[in-house]
Formats: sequence, C-alpha cells, structure tokens
Amino acid sequence: MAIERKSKQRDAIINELCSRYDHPTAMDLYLSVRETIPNISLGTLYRNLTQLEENGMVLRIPDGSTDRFDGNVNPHAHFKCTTCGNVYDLMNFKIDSLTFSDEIINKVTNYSLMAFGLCKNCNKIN
Amino acid sequence: MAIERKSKQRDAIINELCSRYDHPTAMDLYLSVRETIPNISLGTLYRNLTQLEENGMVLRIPDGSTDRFDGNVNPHAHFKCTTCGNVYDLMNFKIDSLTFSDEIINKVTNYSLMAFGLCKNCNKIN
DNA sequence: TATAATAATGATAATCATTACTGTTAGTGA
DNA sequence: TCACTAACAGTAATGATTATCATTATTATA
Repeated sequence: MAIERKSKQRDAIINELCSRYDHPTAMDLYLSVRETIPNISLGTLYRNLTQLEENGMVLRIPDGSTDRFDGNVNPHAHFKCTTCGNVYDLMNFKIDSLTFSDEIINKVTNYSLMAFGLCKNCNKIN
Repeated sequence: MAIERKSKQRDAIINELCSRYDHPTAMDLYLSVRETIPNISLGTLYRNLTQLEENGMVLRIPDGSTDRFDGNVNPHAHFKCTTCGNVYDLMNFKIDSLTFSDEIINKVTNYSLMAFGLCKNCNKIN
C-alpha cells in the first residue's frame, strides 16, 4: 500500500536504518528505535518495513535466517560470515553488470546476491 | 552433525528432491514423501534437510519467504517471479566466473543469487 | 544370528519471527 | 476547528522451524 501520511515512527525507522551499515534485523531496529520512541510497537516496525520496501525505500536481505534490512537501495552484493553471522557490503563486486537472458524471464526488477564464508576477523580467532 | 546411519526416510527425501526441479519448500517435500512413507514426521523432514545441507548434499535457497531446497548443489542462480511465486533455475547465467575481492573476506564457500521479477507466463495473463 | 549401543524416528510441545485484529491517536484537507 | 481515516500501541493469532522424549531400527561385534 502507498504511504499517505507521515509519522514520527516511520521517520525514526528510516533515520535509524540509513545511519547504520550493519544490516539490522527487525528486532535490532526495534531495540534501537525504542531509545527514541520507547513505546513504539514491534508491529509498527514490521508494518513500516514492509511498506517502505514496497515503496522502494528499503531493501530486504534474505540470508537463510531472520531477514535483514538495508537503507541502501542501490543493488549491491553482500557477504555473510557463517561463523559470526555478520553481513557486510561487497563494494568491489559490480552487480550492475549482470545480465539475465533466460527464456522464462520477462523482466528483472531486483536481485539479491549473498556470498557465504569466513571473514578475516573470525579466521584470526580460530 | 555427520550422517552415521542410513534411513529409508532420508533416502526418500533425497530421491524426491533430486527428481524434481521446482525448488520445493519443506512442506512441499513433506506432502510428496508422505505418499511413499505415510507416517513420516515433519520434524524428520526438517532434521534431514538441515543435516543434508550441512553435508553438502542439498542447497537451501532463501528467497525472502519460506526457504526452498534444491538437490542440485552446483552453485547456480535463481529467478523468482514475484507474481506467481515460482522459482526457476537460471541456466544462462554463469555464476562460476564471479570473483570476490573485498578486504573483509577470508574465504567464500558458497553463494546464492536470486533475481526477482515477472515471468513470461504471468506477463501473458496480466 | 543374537545382542548391545545408539542414531534416527514419530509425535508433540515449544519457540521465534511475522502478521492480523481492535480500539485509540494523530496527520491532513476542508 | 472539525471530520475523516491512516497510522498507531497493544495483543492475539499464525506459520515455520526447532527441541524434547520415548520408541524404533541400523550397524558393529560377540
């Protein structure tokens, strides 16, 4: 559905999401936004994330567990360390150049590339 | 955990998964395997899918909703039609050539590329 | 082949993320 | 200022997945 009125809750959610680069889950965002709006409802968070995603202002990142969200809506690849669980942006990977030519496709509107592996931090520790 | 004994339940799950190309969910598989083993438990299905994934015999495909599974463990890209929800293999896209060079990465063990859009079937209908 | 050890199972309860519902609050146009 | 209703808070319900536990069945060995 379209966004018809502004609300301080939605503003707070976007602000929080756009000011961090750690690809938070809905619960991460909920805990952060509660510091500004202590009685915000978890339902409000999910409702707004879905709405913002539908309006192209937020990206949902499926990674096999709880969904994560990204305020950077330019298509870009991600890397998830399967040891610590952190998700990082992949700056050196140019996803814009990908082309999809299969018979079944009419139109590609979005894509999500997630690489899984071990990050350098976890490699040092173990 | 490692697979230590064989079981007809696990065999039936792999057989079913490897004989179809529609990227079924756990529930899809459950309903199919029940035709062979009517009293198989849904827990057994999930337990085996996780175990098979850990042992590199099955691929989990996160697509933003219920996880799907693939018996083809060669890394390949997928396309999800956001209208009908079907997931297709992308044969013409060569994922093998992707390279990841970011600073944070120690090692990439797997990756998942999901394109979203409209398939030709749904385009004809609407 | 019988037996002992225990992996794997079926059934079900519990958990976790997400969505739906309902009465109230607040943004916006007239 | 008022009326309309989008958006909200609080909470119940849902759906997917995981955990528990008593029972069954695979496998190594006597």
